[in-house]
Amino acid sequence: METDAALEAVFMPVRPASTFEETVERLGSAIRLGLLAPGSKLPPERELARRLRISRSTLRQALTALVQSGHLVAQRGRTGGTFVAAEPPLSEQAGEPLDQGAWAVLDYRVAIEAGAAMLAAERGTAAQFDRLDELVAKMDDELENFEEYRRTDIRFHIGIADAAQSPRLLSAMTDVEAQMSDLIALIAHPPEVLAISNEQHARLVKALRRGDGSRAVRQMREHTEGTEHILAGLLPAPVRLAAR
Amino acid sequence: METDAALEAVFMPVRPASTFEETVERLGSAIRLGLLAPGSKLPPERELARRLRISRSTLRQALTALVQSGHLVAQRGRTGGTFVAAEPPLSEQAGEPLDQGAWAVLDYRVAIEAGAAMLAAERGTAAQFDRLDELVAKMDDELENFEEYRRTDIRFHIGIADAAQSPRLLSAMTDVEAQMSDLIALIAHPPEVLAISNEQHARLVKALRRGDGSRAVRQMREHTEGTEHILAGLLPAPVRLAAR
DNA sequence: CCCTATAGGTCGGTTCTTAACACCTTTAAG
DNA sequence: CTTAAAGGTGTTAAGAACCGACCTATAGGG
Repeated sequence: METDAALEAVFMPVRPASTFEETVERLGSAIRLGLLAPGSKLPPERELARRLRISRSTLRQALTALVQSGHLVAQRGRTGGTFVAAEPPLSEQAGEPLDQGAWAVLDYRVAIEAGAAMLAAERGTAAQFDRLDELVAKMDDELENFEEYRRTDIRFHIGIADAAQSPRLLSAMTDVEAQMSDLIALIAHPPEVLAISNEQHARLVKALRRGDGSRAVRQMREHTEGTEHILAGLLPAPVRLAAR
Repeated sequence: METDAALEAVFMPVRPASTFEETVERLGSAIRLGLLAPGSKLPPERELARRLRISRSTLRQALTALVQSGHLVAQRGRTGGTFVAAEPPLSEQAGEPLDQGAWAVLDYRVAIEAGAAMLAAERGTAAQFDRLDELVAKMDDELENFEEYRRTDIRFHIGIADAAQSPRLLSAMTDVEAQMSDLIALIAHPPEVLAISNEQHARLVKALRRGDGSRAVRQMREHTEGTEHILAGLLPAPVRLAAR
Protein backbone atom coordinates (compact mmCIF):
# COMPACT_ATOMS: atom_id res chain seq x y z
CA MET A 1 0.00 0.00 0.00
CA GLU A 2 1.49 3.31 -1.01
CA THR A 3 -0.48 5.20 1.57
CA ASP A 4 1.57 3.78 4.41
CA ALA A 5 4.06 6.61 4.41
CA ALA A 6 1.25 9.10 4.00
CA LEU A 7 -0.68 7.55 6.86
CA GLU A 8 2.31 7.78 9.10
CA ALA A 9 2.39 11.52 8.53
CA VAL A 10 -1.26 11.82 9.54
CA PHE A 11 -0.50 10.60 13.04
CA MET A 12 2.68 12.55 13.55
CA PRO A 13 2.71 14.73 16.67
CA VAL A 14 0.67 17.93 16.40
CA ARG A 15 2.61 20.91 17.65
CA PRO A 16 1.51 24.26 16.26
CA ALA A 17 3.87 27.17 16.85
CA SER A 18 2.84 29.80 19.36
CA THR A 19 2.36 33.39 18.30
CA PHE A 20 5.60 34.25 20.01
CA GLU A 21 7.56 31.52 18.21
CA GLU A 22 6.04 32.34 14.87
CA THR A 23 6.92 36.02 15.26
CA VAL A 24 10.53 35.31 16.20
CA GLU A 25 10.80 32.99 13.24
CA ARG A 26 9.35 35.48 10.79
CA LEU A 27 11.45 38.44 11.83
CA GLY A 28 14.55 36.36 12.47
CA SER A 29 14.44 34.73 9.06
CA ALA A 30 13.80 38.03 7.32
CA ILE A 31 16.88 39.46 9.00
CA ARG A 32 19.11 36.46 8.31
CA LEU A 33 18.01 36.45 4.68
CA GLY A 34 18.80 40.13 4.35
CA LEU A 35 15.20 41.03 3.55
CA LEU A 36 15.57 43.46 6.40
CA ALA A 37 18.91 45.10 5.70
CA PRO A 38 21.51 45.48 8.46
CA GLY A 39 21.09 48.83 10.17
CA SER A 40 17.59 49.41 8.89
CA LYS A 41 14.87 50.53 11.23
CA LEU A 42 11.79 48.55 12.10
CA PRO A 43 8.43 50.26 12.49
CA PRO A 44 7.61 51.46 16.03
CA GLU A 45 6.45 48.70 18.33
CA ARG A 46 2.89 49.93 18.42
CA GLU A 47 2.57 50.04 14.66
CA LEU A 48 4.35 46.75 14.09
CA ALA A 49 2.04 45.05 16.56
CA ARG A 50 -0.92 46.45 14.68
CA ARG A 51 0.43 45.24 11.33
CA LEU A 52 1.19 41.76 12.62
CA ARG A 53 -2.20 41.66 14.35
CA ILE A 54 -0.64 40.64 17.63
CA SER A 55 -0.53 42.35 21.00
CA ARG A 56 2.36 44.61 21.76
CA SER A 57 3.24 42.43 24.74
CA THR A 58 3.77 39.38 22.58
CA LEU A 59 5.65 41.39 20.00
CA ARG A 60 7.94 42.70 22.69
CA GLN A 61 8.70 39.17 23.86
CA ALA A 62 9.77 38.39 20.32
CA LEU A 63 11.80 41.58 19.97
CA THR A 64 13.53 40.91 23.27
CA ALA A 65 14.47 37.44 22.12
CA LEU A 66 15.83 38.82 18.85
CA VAL A 67 17.84 41.47 20.70
CA GLN A 68 19.35 38.80 22.92
CA SER A 69 20.23 36.64 19.93
CA GLY A 70 21.99 39.56 18.31
CA HIS A 71 19.56 40.14 15.46
CA LEU A 72 18.24 43.48 16.69
CA VAL A 73 19.40 46.51 18.62
CA ALA A 74 16.95 48.68 20.54
CA GLN A 75 17.48 52.37 21.19
CA ARG A 76 15.39 54.54 23.40
CA GLY A 77 14.62 58.21 23.22
CA ARG A 78 13.48 60.76 20.74
CA THR A 79 15.38 59.22 17.84
CA GLY A 80 15.03 55.72 19.19
CA GLY A 81 13.62 52.64 17.58
CA THR A 82 14.41 49.02 16.94
CA PHE A 83 17.16 48.47 14.40
CA VAL A 84 18.53 45.46 12.59
CA ALA A 85 22.01 44.75 13.93
CA ALA A 86 24.96 45.82 11.80
CA GLU A 87 26.18 42.24 11.59
CA PRO A 88 23.28 39.91 12.28
CA PRO A 89 23.89 36.17 12.75
CA LEU A 90 23.76 34.16 9.51
CA SER A 91 22.03 31.04 10.77
CA GLU A 92 19.67 30.18 13.58
CA GLN A 93 22.24 28.84 16.01
CA ALA A 94 25.75 28.81 14.70
CA GLY A 95 27.43 25.50 15.33
CA GLU A 96 24.53 23.71 16.95
CA PRO A 97 24.14 19.95 16.61
CA LEU A 98 22.21 19.58 13.37
CA ASP A 99 18.65 18.41 13.84
CA GLN A 100 18.30 14.89 12.53
CA GLY A 101 16.24 15.14 9.40
CA ALA A 102 17.36 18.64 8.54
CA TRP A 103 18.50 17.18 5.24
CA ALA A 104 14.88 16.61 4.31
CA VAL A 105 14.66 20.23 3.17
CA LEU A 106 16.80 19.39 0.19
CA ASP A 107 14.01 17.54 -1.60
CA TYR A 108 11.53 20.27 -0.88
CA ARG A 109 14.04 22.77 -2.13
CA VAL A 110 14.37 20.92 -5.43
CA ALA A 111 10.65 21.26 -5.96
CA ILE A 112 10.37 24.91 -5.04
CA GLU A 113 13.43 26.01 -6.99
CA ALA A 114 12.48 24.01 -10.06
CA GLY A 115 8.88 25.14 -9.90
CA ALA A 116 9.89 28.76 -9.53
CA ALA A 117 12.30 28.43 -12.44
CA MET A 118 9.60 26.93 -14.63
CA LEU A 119 7.08 29.65 -13.90
CA ALA A 120 9.71 32.37 -14.12
CA ALA A 121 10.52 31.19 -17.64
CA GLU A 122 6.84 31.47 -18.51
CA ARG A 123 6.05 34.73 -16.81
CA GLY A 124 9.20 36.68 -15.97
CA THR A 125 9.73 40.18 -17.36
CA ALA A 126 12.88 41.45 -19.05
CA ALA A 127 13.43 43.84 -16.16
CA GLN A 128 13.36 40.99 -13.69
CA PHE A 129 15.85 39.00 -15.73
CA ASP A 130 18.11 42.06 -15.96
CA ARG A 131 18.04 42.24 -12.21
CA LEU A 132 19.04 38.57 -11.98
CA ASP A 133 21.95 39.19 -14.32
CA GLU A 134 23.08 42.07 -12.14
CA LEU A 135 23.07 39.79 -9.14
CA VAL A 136 25.09 37.19 -11.04
CA ALA A 137 27.65 39.87 -11.90
CA LYS A 138 27.72 40.96 -8.27
CA MET A 139 28.38 37.40 -7.12
CA ASP A 140 31.26 37.17 -9.56
CA ASP A 141 32.90 39.97 -7.62
CA GLU A 142 32.22 38.33 -4.30
CA LEU A 143 33.76 34.91 -4.83
CA GLU A 144 36.38 35.58 -2.18
CA ASN A 145 33.91 36.66 0.48
CA PHE A 146 31.48 33.88 1.19
CA GLU A 147 29.16 35.81 3.48
CA GLU A 148 28.65 38.53 0.91
CA TYR A 149 28.26 35.95 -1.82
CA ARG A 150 25.66 34.03 0.11
CA ARG A 151 23.62 37.15 0.79
CA THR A 152 23.52 37.92 -2.91
CA ASP A 153 22.82 34.28 -3.70
CA ILE A 154 19.74 34.45 -1.50
CA ARG A 155 18.54 37.57 -3.29
CA PHE A 156 19.10 35.78 -6.58
CA HIS A 157 16.98 32.80 -5.65
CA ILE A 158 14.27 34.96 -4.16
CA GLY A 159 14.45 37.01 -7.34
CA ILE A 160 13.57 33.91 -9.34
CA ALA A 161 10.50 33.34 -7.21
CA ASP A 162 9.68 36.99 -7.72
CA ALA A 163 9.90 36.55 -11.49
CA ALA A 164 7.53 33.61 -11.17
CA GLN A 165 4.91 36.19 -10.13
CA SER A 166 3.59 33.96 -7.40
CA PRO A 167 3.29 35.16 -3.82
CA ARG A 168 2.80 31.61 -2.64
CA LEU A 169 6.02 30.42 -4.24
CA LEU A 170 7.89 33.48 -3.08
CA SER A 171 6.91 32.70 0.47
CA ALA A 172 7.88 29.04 0.02
CA MET A 173 11.21 30.15 -1.40
CA THR A 174 12.01 32.35 1.58
CA ASP A 175 11.22 29.41 3.85
CA VAL A 176 13.50 27.18 1.83
CA GLU A 177 16.38 29.63 1.76
CA ALA A 178 16.07 30.22 5.50
CA GLN A 179 16.33 26.51 6.18
CA MET A 180 19.10 26.09 3.64
CA SER A 181 21.15 28.77 5.36
CA ASP A 182 21.30 26.64 8.47
CA LEU A 183 22.73 23.81 6.38
CA ILE A 184 25.01 25.87 4.18
CA ALA A 185 26.60 27.57 7.16
CA LEU A 186 28.06 24.20 8.08
CA ILE A 187 30.36 23.74 5.14
CA ALA A 188 33.32 25.42 3.53
CA HIS A 189 32.88 27.29 0.25
CA PRO A 190 36.13 27.83 -1.63
CA PRO A 191 35.96 30.46 -4.39
CA GLU A 192 36.33 27.79 -7.08
CA VAL A 193 33.11 26.12 -5.98
CA LEU A 194 31.30 29.42 -5.84
CA ALA A 195 32.53 30.26 -9.33
CA ILE A 196 31.10 27.07 -10.75
CA SER A 197 27.87 27.61 -8.89
CA ASN A 198 27.59 31.11 -10.30
CA GLU A 199 28.18 29.88 -13.84
CA GLN A 200 25.11 27.74 -13.32
CA HIS A 201 23.26 30.85 -12.23
CA ALA A 202 24.26 32.59 -15.45
CA ARG A 203 23.17 29.71 -17.65
CA LEU A 204 19.91 29.53 -15.75
CA VAL A 205 19.09 33.16 -16.44
CA LYS A 206 19.88 32.63 -20.10
CA ALA A 207 17.36 29.79 -20.24
CA LEU A 208 14.80 31.91 -18.40
CA ARG A 209 15.26 34.75 -20.89
CA ARG A 210 14.60 32.41 -23.78
CA GLY A 211 11.42 31.31 -22.06
CA ASP A 212 12.75 27.77 -22.16
CA GLY A 213 11.16 26.39 -19.02
CA SER A 214 12.32 22.88 -19.67
CA ARG A 215 15.94 23.90 -19.94
CA ALA A 216 15.60 26.22 -16.95
CA VAL A 217 14.37 23.35 -14.84
CA ARG A 218 17.27 21.16 -15.96
CA GLN A 219 19.76 23.90 -15.14
CA MET A 220 18.20 24.42 -11.76
CA ARG A 221 18.30 20.71 -11.05
CA GLU A 222 22.00 20.63 -11.78
CA HIS A 223 22.50 23.59 -9.53
CA THR A 224 20.65 22.04 -6.61
CA GLU A 225 22.35 18.71 -7.20
CA GLY A 226 25.70 20.43 -6.81
CA THR A 227 24.84 21.64 -3.34
CA GLU A 228 23.47 18.26 -2.40
CA HIS A 229 26.65 16.49 -3.35
CA ILE A 230 28.82 18.94 -1.50
CA LEU A 231 26.63 18.60 1.54
CA ALA A 232 26.74 14.85 1.28
CA GLY A 233 30.49 15.12 1.51
CA LEU A 234 30.93 13.26 -1.76
CA LEU A 235 33.39 13.92 -4.50
CA PRO A 236 33.17 17.49 -5.75
CA ALA A 237 30.17 17.11 -7.99
CA PRO A 238 30.46 20.65 -9.40
CA VAL A 239 33.63 19.58 -11.19
CA ARG A 240 31.72 16.85 -12.95
CA LEU A 241 28.98 19.25 -13.88
CA ALA A 242 31.44 21.87 -15.06
CA ALA A 243 32.93 19.33 -17.48
CA ARG A 244 29.79 19.31 -19.57
CA MET B 1 13.72 46.46 -5.62
CA GLU B 2 12.71 42.85 -5.95
CA THR B 3 12.40 42.40 -2.21
CA ASP B 4 9.25 44.51 -2.03
CA ALA B 5 6.92 41.59 -2.44
CA ALA B 6 9.03 39.54 -0.07
CA LEU B 7 9.06 42.33 2.50
CA GLU B 8 5.32 42.60 2.37
CA ALA B 9 5.06 38.97 3.39
CA VAL B 10 7.28 39.58 6.40
CA PHE B 11 4.76 41.94 7.92
CA MET B 12 1.67 39.95 7.12
CA PRO B 13 -0.52 39.17 10.14
CA VAL B 14 0.78 36.41 12.39
CA ARG B 15 -1.94 33.92 13.21
CA PRO B 16 -0.68 30.47 14.18
CA ALA B 17 -3.26 27.71 14.22
CA SER B 18 -4.31 26.34 17.59
CA THR B 19 -3.72 22.72 18.48
CA PHE B 20 -7.42 22.13 18.08
CA GLU B 21 -7.54 23.66 14.59
CA GLU B 22 -4.43 21.86 13.46
CA THR B 23 -5.83 18.52 14.61
CA VAL B 24 -9.16 19.01 12.86
CA GLU B 25 -7.29 19.98 9.71
CA ARG B 26 -4.99 16.96 9.82
CA LEU B 27 -7.65 14.36 10.42
CA GLY B 28 -10.23 16.07 8.23
CA SER B 29 -7.86 16.26 5.27
CA ALA B 30 -6.75 12.68 5.70
CA ILE B 31 -10.37 11.59 5.58
CA ARG B 32 -11.32 13.76 2.61
CA LEU B 33 -8.26 12.54 0.72
CA GLY B 34 -9.16 8.94 1.43
CA LEU B 35 -5.96 8.31 3.36
CA LEU B 36 -8.29 7.13 6.08
CA ALA B 37 -10.72 4.87 4.23
CA PRO B 38 -14.47 5.21 4.77
CA GLY B 39 -15.60 2.84 7.51
CA SER B 40 -12.12 2.34 8.92
CA LYS B 41 -11.55 2.60 12.64
CA LEU B 42 -9.38 5.18 14.33
CA PRO B 43 -7.19 4.23 17.27
CA PRO B 44 -8.83 4.62 20.73
CA GLU B 45 -8.92 8.21 21.95
CA ARG B 46 -6.26 7.67 24.57
CA GLU B 47 -3.81 6.10 22.18
CA LEU B 48 -4.46 8.61 19.45
CA ALA B 49 -3.91 11.44 21.91
CA ARG B 50 -0.61 9.86 22.89
CA ARG B 51 0.48 9.52 19.27
CA LEU B 52 -0.45 13.08 18.38
CA ARG B 53 1.19 14.31 21.58
CA ILE B 54 -1.89 16.25 22.59
CA SER B 55 -4.20 15.91 25.57
CA ARG B 56 -7.26 13.80 25.26
CA SER B 57 -9.40 16.85 26.00
CA THR B 58 -8.12 18.67 22.95
CA LEU B 59 -8.34 15.58 20.79
CA ARG B 60 -11.95 15.10 21.84
CA GLN B 61 -12.77 18.67 20.84
CA ALA B 62 -11.42 17.86 17.39
CA LEU B 63 -13.21 14.52 17.17
CA THR B 64 -16.47 16.15 18.20
CA ALA B 65 -16.08 18.76 15.48
CA LEU B 66 -15.39 16.06 12.90
CA VAL B 67 -18.41 14.05 14.04
CA GLN B 68 -20.59 17.13 13.67
CA SER B 69 -19.22 17.84 10.20
CA GLY B 70 -20.02 14.30 9.13
CA HIS B 71 -16.46 13.04 8.79
CA LEU B 72 -16.59 10.65 11.73
CA VAL B 73 -19.05 8.44 13.56
CA ALA B 74 -18.53 7.52 17.21
CA GLN B 75 -19.77 4.36 18.84
CA ARG B 76 -19.60 3.50 22.49
CA GLY B 77 -19.42 0.17 24.20
CA ARG B 78 -17.32 -2.95 24.11
CA THR B 79 -16.79 -2.93 20.33
CA GLY B 80 -17.05 0.82 20.10
CA GLY B 81 -14.63 3.27 18.63
CA THR B 82 -14.41 6.23 16.31
CA PHE B 83 -14.99 5.36 12.68
CA VAL B 84 -14.60 7.23 9.43
CA ALA B 85 -18.06 7.90 8.02
CA ALA B 86 -19.24 5.69 5.18
CA GLU B 87 -19.61 8.73 2.91
CA PRO B 88 -17.45 11.53 4.23
CA PRO B 89 -17.70 15.04 2.74
CA LEU B 90 -15.37 15.65 -0.21
CA SER B 91 -14.34 19.22 0.48
CA GLU B 92 -14.06 21.39 3.53
CA GLN B 93 -17.35 23.20 3.18
CA ALA B 94 -19.31 22.29 0.11
CA GLY B 95 -20.55 25.36 -1.68
CA GLU B 96 -18.93 27.98 0.50
CA PRO B 97 -17.90 31.33 -0.94
CA LEU B 98 -14.39 30.62 -2.21
CA ASP B 99 -11.71 32.39 -0.20
CA GLN B 100 -10.19 35.15 -2.27
CA GLY B 101 -6.71 34.00 -3.11
CA ALA B 102 -7.57 30.32 -3.07
CA TRP B 103 -6.26 30.25 -6.61
CA ALA B 104 -2.80 30.92 -5.29
CA VAL B 105 -2.42 27.20 -4.55
CA LEU B 106 -2.17 26.52 -8.25
CA ASP B 107 1.35 27.91 -8.51
CA TYR B 108 2.47 26.05 -5.45
CA ARG B 109 0.93 22.93 -6.88
CA VAL B 110 2.94 23.30 -10.08
CA ALA B 111 6.13 23.32 -8.06
CA ILE B 112 5.27 20.37 -5.85
CA GLU B 113 3.91 18.21 -8.65
CA ALA B 114 6.80 18.98 -10.98
CA GLY B 115 9.37 18.50 -8.23
CA ALA B 116 7.84 15.21 -7.19
CA ALA B 117 7.78 14.05 -10.81
CA MET B 118 11.43 14.95 -11.28
CA LEU B 119 12.58 13.11 -8.18
CA ALA B 120 10.29 10.17 -8.89
CA ALA B 121 11.96 9.78 -12.29
CA GLU B 122 15.33 9.70 -10.54
CA ARG B 123 14.47 7.47 -7.62
CA GLY B 124 11.21 5.60 -8.20
CA THR B 125 11.15 1.79 -8.14
CA ALA B 126 9.56 -0.45 -10.74
CA ALA B 127 7.02 -1.60 -8.15
CA GLN B 128 5.98 1.97 -7.50
CA PHE B 129 5.54 2.64 -11.20
CA ASP B 130 3.50 -0.54 -11.55
CA ARG B 131 1.25 0.75 -8.84
CA LEU B 132 0.84 4.05 -10.69
CA ASP B 133 -0.11 2.18 -13.85
CA GLU B 134 -2.70 0.23 -11.92
CA LEU B 135 -4.20 3.47 -10.71
CA VAL B 136 -4.28 4.84 -14.26
CA ALA B 137 -6.12 1.70 -15.37
CA LYS B 138 -8.53 2.10 -12.49
CA MET B 139 -9.25 5.69 -13.45
CA ASP B 140 -9.98 4.56 -16.99
CA ASP B 141 -12.83 2.53 -15.56
CA GLU B 142 -14.10 5.40 -13.48
CA LEU B 143 -14.50 8.10 -16.11
CA GLU B 144 -18.25 8.13 -15.59
CA ASN B 145 -18.10 8.53 -11.84
CA PHE B 146 -16.24 11.67 -10.94
CA GLU B 147 -16.12 11.11 -7.19
CA GLU B 148 -14.50 7.71 -7.62
CA TYR B 149 -12.18 9.07 -10.27
CA ARG B 150 -11.06 11.93 -8.08
CA ARG B 151 -10.31 9.61 -5.16
CA THR B 152 -8.09 7.51 -7.38
CA ASP B 153 -6.56 10.63 -8.89
CA ILE B 154 -5.53 11.74 -5.42
CA ARG B 155 -3.93 8.38 -4.74
CA PHE B 156 -2.10 8.67 -8.05
CA HIS B 157 -0.60 12.04 -7.26
CA ILE B 158 0.30 11.00 -3.75
CA GLY B 159 1.81 7.89 -5.29
CA ILE B 160 4.15 10.07 -7.33
CA ALA B 161 5.33 11.83 -4.21
CA ASP B 162 5.77 8.42 -2.66
CA ALA B 163 7.95 7.34 -5.57
CA ALA B 164 10.01 10.47 -5.04
CA GLN B 165 11.07 8.88 -1.73
CA SER B 166 10.75 12.15 0.11
CA PRO B 167 8.64 12.45 3.24
CA ARG B 168 8.80 16.22 3.00
CA LEU B 169 7.43 16.26 -0.53
CA LEU B 170 4.83 13.65 0.32
CA SER B 171 3.55 15.85 3.08
CA ALA B 172 3.56 18.88 0.78
CA MET B 173 1.68 16.87 -1.81
CA THR B 174 -1.07 15.90 0.61
CA ASP B 175 -1.43 19.56 1.54
CA VAL B 176 -1.67 20.51 -2.10
CA GLU B 177 -4.22 17.84 -2.94
CA ALA B 178 -6.32 18.80 0.07
CA GLN B 179 -6.43 22.40 -1.05
CA MET B 180 -7.00 21.42 -4.66
CA SER B 181 -10.02 19.36 -3.69
CA ASP B 182 -11.74 22.47 -2.45
CA LEU B 183 -11.18 24.05 -5.85
CA ILE B 184 -11.91 21.02 -7.98
CA ALA B 185 -15.20 20.39 -6.22
CA LEU B 186 -16.42 23.62 -7.79
CA ILE B 187 -16.37 22.57 -11.40
CA ALA B 188 -17.95 20.00 -13.67
CA HIS B 189 -15.86 17.12 -14.98
CA PRO B 190 -17.32 15.45 -18.05
CA PRO B 191 -15.88 12.02 -18.85
CA GLU B 192 -14.14 13.35 -21.98
CA VAL B 193 -12.08 15.76 -19.91
CA LEU B 194 -11.21 13.05 -17.43
CA ALA B 195 -10.16 10.77 -20.27
CA ILE B 196 -7.74 13.35 -21.63
CA SER B 197 -6.44 14.01 -18.16
CA ASN B 198 -5.84 10.32 -17.62
CA GLU B 199 -3.97 10.00 -20.89
CA GLN B 200 -1.60 12.58 -19.49
CA HIS B 201 -1.25 10.40 -16.40
CA ALA B 202 -0.30 7.45 -18.57
CA ARG B 203 2.29 9.39 -20.55
CA LEU B 204 3.70 10.72 -17.32
CA VAL B 205 4.26 7.25 -15.90
CA LYS B 206 5.95 6.24 -19.13
CA ALA B 207 8.40 9.11 -18.78
CA LEU B 208 8.98 8.24 -15.13
CA ARG B 209 9.74 4.64 -16.04
CA ARG B 210 12.33 5.74 -18.54
CA GLY B 211 13.93 7.84 -15.86
CA ASP B 212 13.42 10.84 -18.09
CA GLY B 213 12.96 13.53 -15.47
CA SER B 214 12.92 16.33 -17.99
CA ARG B 215 10.11 14.79 -19.97
CA ALA B 216 8.25 13.88 -16.80
CA VAL B 217 8.33 17.49 -15.70
CA ARG B 218 7.04 18.64 -19.08
CA GLN B 219 4.21 16.12 -18.96
CA MET B 220 3.31 17.15 -15.47
CA ARG B 221 3.31 20.80 -16.46
CA GLU B 222 0.88 20.08 -19.26
CA HIS B 223 -1.29 18.17 -16.84
CA THR B 224 -1.41 20.97 -14.29
CA GLU B 225 -1.92 23.54 -17.02
CA GLY B 226 -5.00 21.66 -18.12
CA THR B 227 -6.62 22.01 -14.72
CA GLU B 228 -5.65 25.65 -14.55
CA HIS B 229 -7.31 26.45 -17.82
CA ILE B 230 -10.48 24.62 -16.91
CA LEU B 231 -10.57 26.42 -13.63
CA ALA B 232 -9.99 29.72 -15.32
CA GLY B 233 -13.12 29.00 -17.31
CA LEU B 234 -11.25 29.32 -20.58
CA LEU B 235 -11.63 27.28 -23.70
CA PRO B 236 -11.07 23.59 -23.03
CA ALA B 237 -7.29 23.59 -22.98
CA PRO B 238 -7.07 19.79 -22.78
CA VAL B 239 -8.30 19.62 -26.35
CA ARG B 240 -5.40 21.74 -27.48
CA LEU B 241 -2.99 19.65 -25.48
CA ALA B 242 -4.47 16.42 -26.77
CA ALA B 243 -3.84 17.58 -30.31
CA ARG B 244 -0.09 17.30 -29.85
C1' DC C 1 -24.74 -11.25 35.56
C1' DC C 2 -20.45 -9.29 35.63
C1' DC C 3 -16.22 -7.90 33.30
C1' DT C 4 -13.92 -4.98 30.19
C1' DA C 5 -12.86 -1.87 26.34
C1' DT C 6 -14.23 2.29 24.67
C1' DA C 7 -16.53 6.82 24.22
C1' DG C 8 -18.54 10.82 26.99
C1' DG C 9 -18.22 14.37 30.55
C1' DT C 10 -16.41 17.49 34.44
C1' DC C 11 -13.04 20.21 36.93
C1' DG C 12 -8.96 22.54 38.68
C1' DG C 13 -4.43 24.03 37.33
C1' DT C 14 -0.93 25.96 34.05
C1' DT C 15 0.73 28.64 30.29
C1' DC C 16 0.09 31.88 26.49
C1' DT C 17 -2.01 35.93 24.71
C1' DT C 18 -4.14 40.16 25.19
C1' DA C 19 -5.34 44.82 26.72
C1' DA C 20 -4.69 48.84 29.30
C1' DC C 21 -2.05 52.01 31.71
C1' DA C 22 1.77 54.21 33.76
C1' DC C 23 6.82 55.09 33.24
C1' DC C 24 11.45 56.12 31.46
C1' DT C 25 14.85 58.12 27.94
C1' DT C 26 16.36 61.09 24.42
C1' DT C 27 16.42 65.15 21.63
C1' DA C 28 14.53 68.89 18.76
C1' DA C 29 11.89 73.07 19.24
C1' DG C 30 11.04 77.17 21.46
C1' DC D 1 16.71 75.65 29.94
C1' DT D 2 12.24 73.95 29.60
C1' DT D 3 9.00 71.26 27.27
C1' DA D 4 6.74 68.26 24.10
C1' DA D 5 7.03 64.50 21.04
C1' DA D 6 8.50 59.96 19.80
C1' DG D 7 9.34 55.61 21.13
C1' DG D 8 11.05 51.91 24.07
C1' DT D 9 10.15 49.63 29.18
C1' DG D 10 7.40 47.57 32.84
C1' DT D 11 3.33 45.83 35.30
C1' DT D 12 -0.95 43.92 36.08
C1' DA D 13 -5.20 41.59 35.37
C1' DA D 14 -8.31 39.12 32.57
C1' DG D 15 -9.34 35.60 29.25
C1' DA D 16 -8.49 31.67 26.27
C1' DA D 17 -6.21 27.31 25.20
C1' DC D 18 -4.34 23.31 26.76
C1' DC D 19 -3.64 19.68 29.97
C1' DG D 20 -4.15 15.78 33.30
C1' DA D 21 -6.97 13.29 36.39
C1' DC D 22 -11.01 11.30 37.63
C1' DC D 23 -15.64 9.82 36.94
C1' DT D 24 -19.82 8.10 34.06
C1' DA D 25 -22.30 5.61 30.39
C1' DT D 26 -22.56 1.83 26.91
C1' DA D 27 -22.49 -2.49 24.95
C1' DG D 28 -20.52 -6.91 23.69
C1' DG D 29 -18.38 -11.38 25.67
C1' DG D 30 -17.73 -14.96 29.06
